[in-house]
Amino acid sequence: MSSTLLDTPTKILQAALTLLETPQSKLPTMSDIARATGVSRQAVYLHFPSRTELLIAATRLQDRQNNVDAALSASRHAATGAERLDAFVTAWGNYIPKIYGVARAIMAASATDPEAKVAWDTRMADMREGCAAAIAALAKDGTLPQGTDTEQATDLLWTLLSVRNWENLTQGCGWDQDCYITTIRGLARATLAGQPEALTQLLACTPDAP
Amino acid sequence: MSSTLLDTPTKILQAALTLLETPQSKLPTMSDIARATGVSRQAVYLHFPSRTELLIAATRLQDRQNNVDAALSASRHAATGAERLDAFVTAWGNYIPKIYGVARAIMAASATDPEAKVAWDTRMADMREGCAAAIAALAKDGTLPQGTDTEQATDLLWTLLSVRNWENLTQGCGWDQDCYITTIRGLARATLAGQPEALTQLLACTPDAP
DNA sequence: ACTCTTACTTGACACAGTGTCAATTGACAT
DNA sequence: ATGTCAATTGACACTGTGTCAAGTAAGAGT
Repeated sequence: MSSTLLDTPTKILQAALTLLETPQSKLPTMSDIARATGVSRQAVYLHFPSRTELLIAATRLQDRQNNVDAALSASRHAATGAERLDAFVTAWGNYIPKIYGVARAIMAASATDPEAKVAWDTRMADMREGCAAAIAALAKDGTLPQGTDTEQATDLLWTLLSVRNWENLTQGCGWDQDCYITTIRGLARATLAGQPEALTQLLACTPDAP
Repeated sequence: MSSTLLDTPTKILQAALTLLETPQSKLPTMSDIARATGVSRQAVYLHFPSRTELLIAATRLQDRQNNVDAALSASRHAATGAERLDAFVTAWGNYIPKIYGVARAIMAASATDPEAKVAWDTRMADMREGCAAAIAALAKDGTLPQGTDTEQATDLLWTLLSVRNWENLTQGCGWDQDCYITTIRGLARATLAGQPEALTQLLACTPDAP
């Protein structure tokens, strides 16, 4: 849609997002992004001091476009802890595919660039707050299993919901997105919301059903 | 120990392993490895065609030194499926910290180097066989939850036991190794071996206890 | 002693990718 | 007409990988 209406920084970010979201592709270089935007490589540096800062700006734009906060805050209005857990797992689990392209690039950059690592860790720390809130709600209801430490429960939920686990199951094992959601939600319910009955039929997805 | 007894390739791999196992360190370059070995950079290329091949050779040496097969095959002699699951989770979970340094480097290389990705995927596929065997034993005992698909159960166990989850919990959240083992084992037992009672006290580690 | 081989060294180079710098162009505003 | 701002071009430094060629040093075989 009429790209002339956008200022150059936004055009650059938009082009970067498009490249990043292309599946299976190599991670784009600054030259790639410049070419895709239709500007010179130096023009990119004119607006973003480094590749990492560009990636970070891209995630911010993406979050704005996807209205993350709205999606994730829906879980805040749940009546019970269990419902809140369900809502949070569903919301976040369905948000991952939207950010995966950029997440992949930032995770890769994190291995060598400390600045990227900080950005990614911060993002994940934000997500962890949602986990902590869900666990707190469960604790208030008294539905956490006997003797559960809320910090550890938060760590576990947070780990369960990691982008790498989503990647492993959907990209690596070929799981259907719905199957992923159902399974992780059931797993969380069973282990953290004291609903062991959630285990039945937990691993019986039939993604190719008509 | 008298490094003159070792041939150069082994000295190089040994030096690489030492660098890789140094915590928190930057990923070593070919120059770093050469310097640590006490040879020229070109000497390294004389024995290993690429950084990735060197890393792969390093894992092979490490596996030999740690006697992986012996450690992991212990679970084969378990009487019940549940015991086998327990043994496998424990063995693999305790093996991860030993390989983490090298794993970290190979995972990082996988992001850009297809050859490294193949090597890592193969390694993980090997581990998956252990998961599949444990799940098969549970299926034979009939202790898997109702309607569980064994493929999916294997995927889940495999994901649960991923190096990234270990990294997240022990390196990211600061979990004690024993706490990690206990928790993941309990989680696996509860969700895959039909032992929901394993959830009680699951998240109640006290790593700093006297 | 002589040469042959092998392992290793030195130093140069190509290549990709990031990030910087300087000089120039073009458009638009005043 | 001038100044300003965005963007362009082209050069360069730096890091890291991987290649190439010529030289050296030591041990083995005859």
